[in-house]
This record gives sequence, C-alpha cells and structure tokens, in this order.
Amino acid sequence: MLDRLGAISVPKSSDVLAGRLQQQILSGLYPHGSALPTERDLVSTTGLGRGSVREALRILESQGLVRTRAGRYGGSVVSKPTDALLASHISLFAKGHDVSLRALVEARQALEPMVAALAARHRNEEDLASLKRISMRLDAAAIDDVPRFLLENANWHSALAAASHNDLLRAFTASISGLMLEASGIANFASPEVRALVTHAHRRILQAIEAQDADTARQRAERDLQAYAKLLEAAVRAAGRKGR
Amino acid sequence: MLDRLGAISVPKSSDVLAGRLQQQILSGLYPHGSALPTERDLVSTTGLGRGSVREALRILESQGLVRTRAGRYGGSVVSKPTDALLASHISLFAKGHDVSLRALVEARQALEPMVAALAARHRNEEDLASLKRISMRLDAAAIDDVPRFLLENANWHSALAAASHNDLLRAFTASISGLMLEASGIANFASPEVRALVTHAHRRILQAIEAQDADTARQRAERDLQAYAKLLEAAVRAAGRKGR
DNA sequence: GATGATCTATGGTCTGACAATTGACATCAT
DNA sequence: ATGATGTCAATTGTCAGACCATAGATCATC
Repeated sequence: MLDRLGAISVPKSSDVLAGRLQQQILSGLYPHGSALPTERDLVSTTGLGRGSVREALRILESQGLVRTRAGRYGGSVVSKPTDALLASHISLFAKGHDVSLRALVEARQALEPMVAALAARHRNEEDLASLKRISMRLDAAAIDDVPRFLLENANWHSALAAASHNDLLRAFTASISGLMLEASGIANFASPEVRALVTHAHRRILQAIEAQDADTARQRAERDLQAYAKLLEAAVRAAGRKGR
Repeated sequence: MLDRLGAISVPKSSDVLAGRLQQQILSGLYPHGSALPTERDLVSTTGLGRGSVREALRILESQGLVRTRAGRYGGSVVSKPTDALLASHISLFAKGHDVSLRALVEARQALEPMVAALAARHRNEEDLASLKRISMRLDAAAIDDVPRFLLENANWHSALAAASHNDLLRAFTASISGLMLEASGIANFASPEVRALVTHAHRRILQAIEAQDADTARQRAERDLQAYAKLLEAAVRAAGRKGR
C-alpha cells in the first residue's frame, strides 16, 4: 500500500491556542464583555508557558476579539472588532497592494449609490441631524480651508454610511474615505471647482435622504460620482503632463 | 497657570515596537521580501526583552506584514497581506457585529454591478477561461449537488472579482462570498428554482464580459441581484412563518 | 463621609536556558 | 561525478522563574 503524505506542518502553540480561543469566543462560550481566564490560569490549563499564552492573546488582541487591561480585576475581556481596526487592516492591505487612487474611486462608485439608497430608506432623525451638521461645516470649509474641507468630506461620507445602518457597508466606506483622505492630501486635487461640485452634490443627496427617496438618492450619488471620477481623471492626466 | 492634562496612557513596549516596525515597513525601509533583523538583533538594538520583541512580531504577523520561519537562515520576512487574511478580518468583524444575511446581500448588490462592469472592461483571456471553467462546474453541480453548487458559486463570484483587476473590490467580494457561503449552508435557500436563476444569470453576465460590454454586464448584474434579493426575502419570510 | 495608605491579584517585562527547526556544508558510498 | 547521509550552526520556539507596574478594593485615619 502506498501512503500519500502531504506536507506536514507543525503549528506554533501560540497559534493553536489563539485559534481555539477564537473558536470558543465565536461559539458564544465567551460572550461579548465576558472575561477570559487569566494568563496564569491559561498556563495551568493548557500546560503551555506563559510566553506562548501571551503571544496567543496578542494575536486575539490584534484581531480585535479581546482587550486586555493590567492590574487587579484586569485581564482579557471579549470585545467586538471596531470599525477603526477593520479600517486599519483594509488600509494595510491597500498599501501593500499599491491600490491606486483610481481603484479607490471605483470602490466608492460601487458602494456609495447603494449606501445613499439605504440611508434614504433607513435614516433616523439623529442620522439626518449629523449629516446636516457636517454639511454645514463642509460648506464653510469649502471657501478657503482645503485641509478642513477634505477632512469634513471624509466625515460626510462616513456619516452617510452610518445612516445606511449596514455595518459592513459602513466599515468599508469609512475605510475608503480614510484612504482617499490620505491620498488627496498628496494628490492636491481639491480645486475650487471640485469643492463646489462636491458641496453641491452632497446637498442634493442630502435632500433626497431627508425626503427618504431612495431611488433619487441612488441616482444622484451615481451621477455625482461619475462627474467626480471624470474630473479626477482629467486632473491626473494634467498632472502627468506637468510631471514631464 | 492651569495645566490641562488629558489622560496619559503608557503603551506596551511590544505595541511601540510593532508600530515602529510597521512604519518602517510602510516607508519602504524594509521592502517586500526583505528580512527584518533577527529577534536577538532587535533585542540588542531596542533594549527590550525577547518576549516583548516576539509579541511585536506576532502582531505584525497577524497584520500580514511579515512571515516568520524557524531555523537557520530563517527569521521574519516582509510580505503583503493576503486576500485570505483580509477576508478573515472582515469575517470576524461581520460575525462580531451580527451582520445579517440581508446586509450581506446589500453589500453584494453594491459591489457586483461595478465589479461586472470592470471585469468586462479589464478582463484578459485567462480571466475569461477561468470564469468559463467555473461556470461549467457550476452548471453541472446545479442539477443535484447543492453543497458543490454553493461552493462553485462562491468561486464564480471570486473569479469575477479577480477579472475586475481591482484588488480592493476583489478582496471585498471574496470576503462576502465566503460569508454568504457559510450563511447559505445554514439558510438552506438553494432550491432548484434559485439554482436555475443563478446559473442563467451567470451565463448572461459572462456573455457580456466576453463581449467586453461593460454597461450590459453592469445592468445584468443589477437586475439579477435584485431578483435574487427578492427571492431571498420571500424565502426568509416563508422560513419565518414555518418557524412559528 | 471624605481622604489617603495599603493590600493583592493581575498583566508587563526581563533573564536565562534548552529544544526544535532548517538550510548549508562536509562526508561517504557507489 | 553523484547521490545519499551525516554534521553543523544560526535562528525561532518554548519554558521556567523572578520581579516590576498597575489598578481596583479595602481599610485606617481624620
């Protein structure tokens, strides 16, 4: 008989422990907010050394599954991964793969029409107030404060995504807004014309959302993003010519 | 004079080291594929203990920025975060936030039309061959092999996203496909009618992509997903009634 | 009752040691 | 020559033990 053996890999003990704890957390054995055993308890129950246990906890921590505090009554507490953590992972992925500004715009073009439609459908008064507040700040900054304008613009897109009440779309959108905020600081693309286009577009979308008109919100987001993408493409071409 | 002091937090040495190494990697000081200093070198240059250094490396590892191997000529090598790693983080986020199947479908509805349009525009012969191969397997499995059908369906969506040649959209789409594959195993939604709808829809989209007709591809993806969403909603309502 | 000192279980860190791994190199048999 | 085998050395993997830092509870004091 011929035994076919694949490659055999010996996993690290910290990886094994991290995987088992992750599974137990996801299975509901350790619900959100509950405390994991202390490091020393884990040492005695698993038979591993404290270093390995701590490495496993560090893995869970960077997955956002636990938060650890020192001191008496401290320890590792189960928690939900935050938007910011997911955004940082998405950001690392994007930077590692040299995702272009164009690809970011494509992603935003994909997400934002649906986000706008959902926001129109599901927004509550608080969402609306938040969007209006940010819109006012955005309009004010559009006149002459470009860095502030870019920041408030990112906030606006994040607030719109929050109003959609879809956690996944919200996290995706917030990540892309952060990445575009970084990129636009470099690209220096926010001319007065672009700023006028953006504030006008946001106002129109906000009206549709206030009226809870999902189809109009979607269409306006689509059209405005298409105009934005064309302007951006032209600016990139111009910068390319100037760069020679 | 009144000094206003905010909260002062003392960061962990492993976090500080992980942050500095991350910065150095992103700055290009350690390009992709290059080796980080060995653990003991880091110990001597930083003055930290080896445990802290190892915890920092474990953080970078779970961010996908390095891969570590044991043995002589081993060590930590700079690498790019993989799709699978980002997908796992997105999956943890989604599970932690109890993202509903409905929210997943909304995300797919947002992404897929753009993905289809980009795939039609940017696909090469290899992408096309891959999609055709998966389509054949999908059609075969649609007759009676439901688990295989669901798996090949997830593969189809991932292949479509790969053909878009947008790394971010590809990673998002692959993550959502994985999550829906898990969820559909539970929801048991893939009736023969649904399977027929899906295979037909995929065939039509594939035709548009082969013809490199971006607008048609987008429209077909939009319409088909809308039909799919309605079927799903009806199934969920039916399951809700049965559940009583 | 407020204030401050003290207690103590917990994570944070360092040191030292040894085991396991693994690629390069030397050796040997053919 | 060449292929198999053994040896070596640098590196990560792991453990044990000690001590420090933190922070909430508790107690003592006024």
